[in-house]
Amino acid sequence: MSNDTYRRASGHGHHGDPRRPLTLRDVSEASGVSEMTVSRVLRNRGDVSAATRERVLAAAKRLGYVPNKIAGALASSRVNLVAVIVPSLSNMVFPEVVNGISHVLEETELQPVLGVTHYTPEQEEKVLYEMLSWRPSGVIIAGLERTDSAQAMLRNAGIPVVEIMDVDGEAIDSCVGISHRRAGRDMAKAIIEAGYKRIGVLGTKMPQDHRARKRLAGFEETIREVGLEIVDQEFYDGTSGLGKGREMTEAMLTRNPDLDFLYYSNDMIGAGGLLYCQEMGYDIPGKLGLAGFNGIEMLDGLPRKLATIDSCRREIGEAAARIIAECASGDPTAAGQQVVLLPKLEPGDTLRKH
Amino acid sequence: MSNDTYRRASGHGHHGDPRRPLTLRDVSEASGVSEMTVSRVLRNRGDVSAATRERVLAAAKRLGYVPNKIAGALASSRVNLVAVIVPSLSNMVFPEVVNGISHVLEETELQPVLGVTHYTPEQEEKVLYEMLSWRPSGVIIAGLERTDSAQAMLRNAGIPVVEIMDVDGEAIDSCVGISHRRAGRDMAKAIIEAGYKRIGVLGTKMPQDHRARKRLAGFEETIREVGLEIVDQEFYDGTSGLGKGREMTEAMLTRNPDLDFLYYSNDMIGAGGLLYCQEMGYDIPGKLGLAGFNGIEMLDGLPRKLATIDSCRREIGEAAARIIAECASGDPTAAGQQVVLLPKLEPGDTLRKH
DNA sequence: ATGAAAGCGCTAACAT
DNA sequence: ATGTTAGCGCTTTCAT
Repeated sequence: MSNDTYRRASGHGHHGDPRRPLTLRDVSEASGVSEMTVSRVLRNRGDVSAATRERVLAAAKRLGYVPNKIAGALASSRVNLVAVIVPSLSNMVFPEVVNGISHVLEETELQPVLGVTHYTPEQEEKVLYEMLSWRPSGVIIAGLERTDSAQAMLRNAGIPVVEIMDVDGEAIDSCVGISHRRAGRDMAKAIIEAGYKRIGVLGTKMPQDHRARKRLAGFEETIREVGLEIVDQEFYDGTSGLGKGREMTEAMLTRNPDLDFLYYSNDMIGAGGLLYCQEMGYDIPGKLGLAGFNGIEMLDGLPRKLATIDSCRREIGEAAARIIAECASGDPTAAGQQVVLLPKLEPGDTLRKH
Repeated sequence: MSNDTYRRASGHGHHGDPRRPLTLRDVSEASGVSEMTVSRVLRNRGDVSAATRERVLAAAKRLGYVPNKIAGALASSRVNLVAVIVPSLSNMVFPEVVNGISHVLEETELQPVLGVTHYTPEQEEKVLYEMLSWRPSGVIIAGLERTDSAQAMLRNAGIPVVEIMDVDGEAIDSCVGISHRRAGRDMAKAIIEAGYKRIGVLGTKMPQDHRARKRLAGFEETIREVGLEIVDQEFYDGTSGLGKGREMTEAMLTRNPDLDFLYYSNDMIGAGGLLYCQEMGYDIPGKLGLAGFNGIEMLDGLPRKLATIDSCRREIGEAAARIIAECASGDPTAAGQQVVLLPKLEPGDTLRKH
């Protein structure tokens, strides 16, 4: 802890008396009704007379009773939790997915529980194990690539699994996402059609970011088909920020002053590159084109709108949550869906019309 | 769902055979050892011979056994979950707090569980109730303002509670954060010292964003002390983005062309404003100064560095998690701490030196 | 070093 | 409409 810190003396030293948490029995005694009836009232199950219901609710409220879901879940073997496993919260993409999920699940009894893997298979395996041990009603997990062990856990869990973001590969159960390979191809096509020829690529170094890798593969494949190739590449570690985009762009344009297009692996570094190029007086999109990926709404408002492809983050979250919710509500046709979203390319102002 | 979508036929229709999940008993039978011993092996508790341990581990692995924490938690009344309750994931601030928390808890047995309140007291109450019903080992919750009922729940939960982000008010138990009132005052002082006189304020409309409100209160109070006042204000709904910052800035500068300082409630809209002002050819920071709040690292790389105050998000998360971890490890002195972080003002390039 | 028995707090299933 | 009984799958405690 920095020395820019001080601690006030402890206020009163205790937090809540060390008395045991209240149980159904306490409410039962306080209301003069059997535990079973109390349980029914609290869950709105079965027939309970209005009078009893009132008494029970009053007692529960007065005591400040909070049910113990652990006991409830064990007894009923029903857990209203949905495990949501994502690689990171540090960029804009996964929070939006999570928002989509929350939004849909809020209409149901289900509750999302978040796990973060930091893009490492080991951490993913650990988080998955941890979450499955709480016997959730479903799993929503980013990506299709994982360790055999993680794969086995998901298969054996006996619950609906939705793999999200990516559809280029084999899903265990359900799958919702876009084809990143195709996103790469689409952007390449647009760039080629616009007549750009000397293309540089700027992206993440993370070997575990399979979606970025697939986009790049699709991109490269497509420009090769027309006899072009990637003139230069630049990769980075760490979090994407405007500064990173600037630095990388400067480095690349210094090495290769004759590039006429820069393809970024995400909008954030693309935005940094755009700001840099504008300051340096590049003619955009005339002499130099730029494109990113994701369609980050927050960045609408740059001097020029960056060409990008929307990654449909919120929709993916919503569709995935809907599948889990359908499965949980007993719909047998809900499992095993493969939902492929087709994202739109947004040319913005950094990709010239041909 | 949009029609930009298609569904592939279901792959195989089932997800994991409908066989019941494995129990300790299964491992016990498979390894020829009592359930009790299996339990001991799996938890590394008590003395077990190396030979038995091997056999048990082998059997557990072969079967793909995943322990049932629900049963375990009920039996032991120990739950390794920490409830983390934040208003939103849509801006950059809370994800960073969550990262700080995760980072610290990863060194322990504890696991964060996230709840989102969308800045509404009702949702906060609901999420809190839901999470407390899982009997977590602690609660980390943003802000100091909440309904009486939520307050009561926290007091009665009998677990450590850390209220984060804000220290201007009474904490229930522990508290980690910065004084937003003071952040407002500090920025006001800097602006005054730099000689700016005609100040406009741009911020969020959310009445539930108590921290923004407190910053503004501190700010206004301070400029009044020197006989100045806020010349104009502009508020917005919805998510902060560059575009919002631009629009608001344009509106305000059109209404009040003679403003010489714009104080934004966060860096994102501040960045949008900065981009707008630069395009319009304002002399920054000479004739017009700008400042935001948060110290969002991702935005380093703007044409000019925006003046801001770091909100110590990651540090807050880390300190809060440390308190919970200490309490959980039985340290009786850990509870009731009040940790006040003192954030630094970063003048950047949008606040002139006097 | 290993096992047997008794519950954790609730709910399903069956009374009444 | 309400009560009774028997577990849910583990861990605690006490034997051996």
